[in-house]
Amino acid sequence: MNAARGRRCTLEDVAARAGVSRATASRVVNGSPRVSEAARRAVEAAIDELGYAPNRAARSLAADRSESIALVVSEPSVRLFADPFFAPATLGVTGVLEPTRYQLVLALAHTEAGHERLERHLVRGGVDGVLVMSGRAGDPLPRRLADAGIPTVVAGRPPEGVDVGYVDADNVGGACRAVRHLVERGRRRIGTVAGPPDMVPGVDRRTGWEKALAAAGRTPEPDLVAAADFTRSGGEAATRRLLERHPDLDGLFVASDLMALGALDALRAAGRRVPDDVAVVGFDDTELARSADPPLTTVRQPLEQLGAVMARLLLDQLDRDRPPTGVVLDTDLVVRASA
Amino acid sequence: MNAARGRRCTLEDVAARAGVSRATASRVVNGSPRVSEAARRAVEAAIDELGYAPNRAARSLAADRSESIALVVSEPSVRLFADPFFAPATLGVTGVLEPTRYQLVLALAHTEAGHERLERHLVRGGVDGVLVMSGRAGDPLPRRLADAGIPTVVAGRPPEGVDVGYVDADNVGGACRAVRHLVERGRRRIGTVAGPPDMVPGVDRRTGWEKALAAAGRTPEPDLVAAADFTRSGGEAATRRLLERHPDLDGLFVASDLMALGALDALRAAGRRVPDDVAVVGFDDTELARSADPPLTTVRQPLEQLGAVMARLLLDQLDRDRPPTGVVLDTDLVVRASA
DNA sequence: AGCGTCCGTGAGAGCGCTCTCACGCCCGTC
DNA sequence: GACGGGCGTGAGAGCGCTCTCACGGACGCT
Repeated sequence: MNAARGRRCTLEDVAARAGVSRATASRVVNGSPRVSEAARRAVEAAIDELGYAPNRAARSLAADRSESIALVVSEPSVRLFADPFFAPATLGVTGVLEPTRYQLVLALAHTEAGHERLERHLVRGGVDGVLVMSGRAGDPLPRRLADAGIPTVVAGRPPEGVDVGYVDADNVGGACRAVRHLVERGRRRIGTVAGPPDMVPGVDRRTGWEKALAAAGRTPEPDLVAAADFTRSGGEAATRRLLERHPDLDGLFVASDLMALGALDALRAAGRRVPDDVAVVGFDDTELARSADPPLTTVRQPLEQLGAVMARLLLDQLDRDRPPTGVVLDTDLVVRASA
Repeated sequence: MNAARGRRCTLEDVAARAGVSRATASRVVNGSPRVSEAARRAVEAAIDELGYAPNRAARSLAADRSESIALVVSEPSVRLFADPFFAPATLGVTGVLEPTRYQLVLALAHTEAGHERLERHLVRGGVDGVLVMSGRAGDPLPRRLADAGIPTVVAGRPPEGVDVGYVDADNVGGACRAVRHLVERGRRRIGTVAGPPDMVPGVDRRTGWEKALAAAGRTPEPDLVAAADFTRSGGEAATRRLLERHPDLDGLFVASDLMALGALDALRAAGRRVPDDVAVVGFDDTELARSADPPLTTVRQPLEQLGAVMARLLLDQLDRDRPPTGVVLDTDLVVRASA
């Protein structure tokens, strides 16, 4: 197989052609400052002529670093990978990583066994750094990575007391803004379709709902909350429950666009007009929101930027050994017809 | 950094503990049949006790293979990565790869420079195999990879005469089926919003439209075709043009759901009812189709399966050195309200 | 009994690179 | 003019693994 690709040229070849030692050639390749101008030029010329590119494996082995970064999507989020969340965030990540020497290894753990193997691989130094996308609140991975001393950045808030970098969208603030919008629109009875209680963004958005109501001098009654699982049918069922408990519901904050679509289904089925009878605000601002009927007022989170910032924070840890830090990104309210 | 992670145990350690040589330990790890039962058991026990996992870099270097597979999304599709196409397909790929020793390296080329660097890396043997997702008809990458002898599987049809594996959805058949549906619904004047002429799926879907019309004894007139760029606004504009040219249009096949959404916009703006005045069929069956108004009749392609089959075909080349082959997956017509 | 064969095993040579050391060389300094 | 101190350089020792090769013992054959 190797023969078919022709003999690959090595640092040794480059060095020979440039008339220097392998060590010097290596220095040039790695941008060391302790090389004379002449040597540098000679080596660079040789590299060009030979079409040299370093052998990743050899480099990793010698330097004890893999030059790769894992993008981990842990269970049970894998099924949600098709979620409009991941693609833009991944785009942000790859955009930042492209000009660096790091390659991105996609690690979606589909099975329990796979998850274990993955964790072992990560902790044993299979990668230089890890980006974790996982909505699960109790995910032990960030802590394990932190304990193993592996630079890590998570999307969302990390578990309390775990020293990893993180980038979060301002879920609380965004939800708060959404609910304030409903209040300002004169809505009196504002419920929320929340996410599962074990997923951080879901919890945060619910918290935002509570804060906004409290700020408006109202009581966020627990039975104005119906939890669902971030699916469309889940959103529909939750909305139905809410409607039963509170026939006078006139405002609804739904923790995701997809669930909001379900809410619209339920509302339509119940004969309520949107936004006249019930005003609805979603979260995410996916393409779905624009095409919904009526088009959904929703909270936009800057997903691509989120991915990009994650990558940048990780690079800070990796290449400049900065300590892990956290960043919270602003969200925007996008007002359309539903509220 | 390494110290913080503790000393990693090596094959040597395992061998010592098991009381065998490194060579034998290696044989066990790699499942060679030429090992005695006793030795195998001893080594396996040692591996467990020590928590050994092989060092990827060392293995790659020694064996001259990287144990990694690249998932390449080449320009100009990167922007479309957020497209509902990629996530499910990627899921299919990772699902198949998870239990293997291969890791998936995500290579999205954002820039021209990045694209070049990537190609160099791939061709120089940075990966064992490549999965190419690129709708671009003229993409030179598959041919270059084939020439370099690197096992490759592309999504969609490869360029003529390039010997790589491929997995395609039956775009022609699906489109044909969609248009036949319109014919069966009694539509007389059936136009199509096609994709860009340089993207294979777009071309194939147009071909399907032509075939279906021809089969129904009609002439697929070129001015019943309006090309767009797979965006919503593009679909809207194309539909508007079609409507101008053919006010009597009563059937419309749109080459993607997202464009179909734009078509619905244009139709609504022109005061046409769907499906009464104009029946519309989309392609892809994304979540968008379900939530459209009216819900879109559309052609479903098995995206996750597509990814899975791609991965499987590549593994066939890699591990069983089978020659590259192609597979075409069936598509389904999903009938909803729009046609 | 003698021979060949096979099979499990170990020794050891790399794979291509990084990085530590030590060695000259050319300064500046006293 | 002798000396210390950079600074650019090269030699060489690994990094952890795979894989070839050669070896000894167990067996089957004549």
